[in-house]
Amino acid sequence: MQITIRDCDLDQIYASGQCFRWQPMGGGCYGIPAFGRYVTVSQNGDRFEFSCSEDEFHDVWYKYFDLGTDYGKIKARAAKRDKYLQAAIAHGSGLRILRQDVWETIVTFILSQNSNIPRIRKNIADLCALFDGAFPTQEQLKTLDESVLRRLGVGYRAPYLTAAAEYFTTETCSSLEKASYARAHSILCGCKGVGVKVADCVCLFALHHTGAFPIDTHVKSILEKHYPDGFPLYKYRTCAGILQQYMFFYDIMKTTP
DNA sequence: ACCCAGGCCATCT
DNA sequence: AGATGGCCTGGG
Repeated sequence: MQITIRDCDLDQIYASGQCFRWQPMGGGCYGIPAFGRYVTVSQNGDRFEFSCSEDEFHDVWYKYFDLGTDYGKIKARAAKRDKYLQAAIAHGSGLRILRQDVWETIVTFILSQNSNIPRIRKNIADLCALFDGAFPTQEQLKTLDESVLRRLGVGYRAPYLTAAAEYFTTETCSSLEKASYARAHSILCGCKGVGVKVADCVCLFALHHTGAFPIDTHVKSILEKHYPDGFPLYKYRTCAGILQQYMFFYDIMKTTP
């Protein structure tokens, strides 16, 4: 089915370090697995073609791509005199914050620590390859011995994955989805291997708490350089995480073009 | 060779 | 509370 979507650029979302399982198929086309489904999406300007029925589009992908949110309005909330933020938004004008599966996002961002985007993609792909290409459930991950995980090249993160598989039962994941941002963040940090930053990434990229503002090495240096008096979070209580994504994407584009 | 990459934990003061 | 070192691994 075809549809028009504004403020959406698949290439930018793919490169923005929030999802790591999209398969680039060339020509702005991607194979996208999520929630046990798989769809291919092609883009031509603001026209998109989804390889699925209208029903599946509305049941799964509309929410996944956060199509109920007007990103034009969010961009307009950024201070006009904030030249850095304006430049970052102009650069990543097609970014959106996906609503991804909580469990997958937890595993993904545990693996992301002290790593880089290509390596995270490889780690996830190798992990899924053990399960016929599907993302392992908590129960499946639990069965993997630490030595097997280490053979995937995840290093010291291996025991963190096992801890997460024990801690994040389906019940815990479902309570995360109902919890407030503060409560969800606190539950997440209760798991060994999940710290403040990873918890914020899960809150933002899965639970869609758009006020969550993950501070990694890139954002930290951005803040030091462009916001010596601190980023005005008080102005952006409900959209700071989205603005963070524009800034992060602007920054990694400059270092890895 | 060396350092760093979207950190976190344990172990100190 | 805050600071520091160690940790797996791959790439520049």
